[in-house]
Amino acid sequence: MKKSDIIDILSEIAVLLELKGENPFKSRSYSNAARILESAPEDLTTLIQTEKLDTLKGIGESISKKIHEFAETGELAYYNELKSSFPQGLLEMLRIPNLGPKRVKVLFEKLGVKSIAELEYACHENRLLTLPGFGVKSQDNILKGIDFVKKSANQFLCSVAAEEAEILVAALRGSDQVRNASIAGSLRRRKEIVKDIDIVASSTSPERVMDLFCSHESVEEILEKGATKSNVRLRRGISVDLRIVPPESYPFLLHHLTGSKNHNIALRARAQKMGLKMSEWGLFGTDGKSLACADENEIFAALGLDEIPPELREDLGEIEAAEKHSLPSLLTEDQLAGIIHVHTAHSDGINTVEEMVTGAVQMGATYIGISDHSQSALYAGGLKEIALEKQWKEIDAVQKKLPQIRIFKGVESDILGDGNLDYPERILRKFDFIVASVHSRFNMGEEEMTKRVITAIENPHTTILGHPTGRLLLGREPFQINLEKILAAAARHGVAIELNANPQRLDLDWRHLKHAREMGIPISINPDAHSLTGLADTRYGVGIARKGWLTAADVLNTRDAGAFAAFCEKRRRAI
DNA sequence: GCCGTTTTCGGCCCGACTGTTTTCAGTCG
Repeated sequence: MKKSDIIDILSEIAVLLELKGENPFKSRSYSNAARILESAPEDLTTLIQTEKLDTLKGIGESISKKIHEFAETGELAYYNELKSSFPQGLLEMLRIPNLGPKRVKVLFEKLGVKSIAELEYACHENRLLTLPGFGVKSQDNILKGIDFVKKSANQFLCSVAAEEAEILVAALRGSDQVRNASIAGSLRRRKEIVKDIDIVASSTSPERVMDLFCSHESVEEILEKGATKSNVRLRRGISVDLRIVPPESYPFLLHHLTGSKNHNIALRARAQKMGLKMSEWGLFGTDGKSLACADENEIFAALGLDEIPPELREDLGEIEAAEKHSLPSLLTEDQLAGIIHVHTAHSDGINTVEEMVTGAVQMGATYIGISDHSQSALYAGGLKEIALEKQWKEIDAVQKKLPQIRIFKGVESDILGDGNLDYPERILRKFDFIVASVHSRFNMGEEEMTKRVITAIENPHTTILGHPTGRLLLGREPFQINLEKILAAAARHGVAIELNANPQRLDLDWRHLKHAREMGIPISINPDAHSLTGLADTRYGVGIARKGWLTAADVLNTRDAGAFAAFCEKRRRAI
């Protein structure tokens, strides 16, 4: 049984309970349990066999029992029963903005509306107007919302959102009415996928700033506009919230809107126990006066905590660590020394070796690892032996011309169906390093795929396992693989695991990084660049690495060129 | 449904905005 299946079921139960009108805290328990399970590194079988499941905070007797039932039978009676009491379409209807469980319930019970299509029809017949709490505007907004759901999946890559958000923040900072402005929300927490953009600002004349913001050229539609909060939709379809408070409240607002929701809940509960009340306006004592805090650091200090970096604020152990002064010193972009996994025009890249190496020099790298595709990768112009020799000659010439950077000759070798690498032994030994990746036969079963990749890890020529799950965010599901076994094999054989920094991949997922780190597996943050601009994707990889609690010491390419070479050599001595 | 250095029962974060309302419910983050 797959852990992701029970995670989906628990999340869905949470929604169904809301629809049913159950105690909201009960619903929260289920979504919490799903989130906690998602962040646990072990697979379902291990969690149950080692009895670790019952030690997880937030999973109690009742939910634990349900997980056991699902693991043993592949079914969950409670879920089946709950699910069958509502038409499937109701869950879809919840994707419409500003339409929540309460109103969906009314629509279902009073009008018999069971799906988005039926809802649209009911709107056109003005049937919503007869319902209590609904009026002309609600009906219009629901129609607009349906249109929005139809047009977009309502999810965006962090790179797309970051691009838009940075433009807006720069515009705000450029105004003399604005004291502070920053990205907040899940984008600041460096989530790989975001639903919207949150921006916070401080000003003494918020109305003027709101006008400036709402009239920005990237704004397509104003959905909400108040004195301290506005919500707009951009031309690219992303929704943006802007909140503005006076300067003295700014750090509280920034913290509040950075979230996550669960982090805020936990922190406010902590404040409450200390006799304080926390909101976006301040941290208030019993006398109703706010404690002055100049920045987020002072807010955490007031709560007896070390400063928690935004990336860690998921209520996944960061508050406990901050209390015990054991937060990691997170990796920063300037700590990366080398850029590994770079494609050139020899295979499917668009820039020459020299152009890519020059780009790496300009980014301040002290070494670069060129790795074009291997011979079986026909779709990507993979290199046969003759083409390799041509490429090596060219690399030698570029190396002479640019002595300030060390160039490693590598390859991104396909992992063949049987787990072998894509060249004979005599060629494999000529590479400085090898990134081994799965690029074909994605639909293997979990057992076969796991075996295939472990075979590749066992190969002493493999330096780094590339994009370990093959997922494409918002595009393609990861292939079936037992990551726990893969990580164990990597740890056993001293193979590094890639954190592919391409914003469509960000693979290995951050939820597994903390575990990999604990197992002592070096993580290599690689741009997988196919063009000069792709080199800069490392920034997204660093964001995810930080989210996964990684420090410089956990990352392979923070080491200098000599240490990187030694790592590759040590691996090969296993032959 | 979960949890406990106030508690094994009774709590569970807090506020903005909208649309429908004459004071508030629903939704969102």
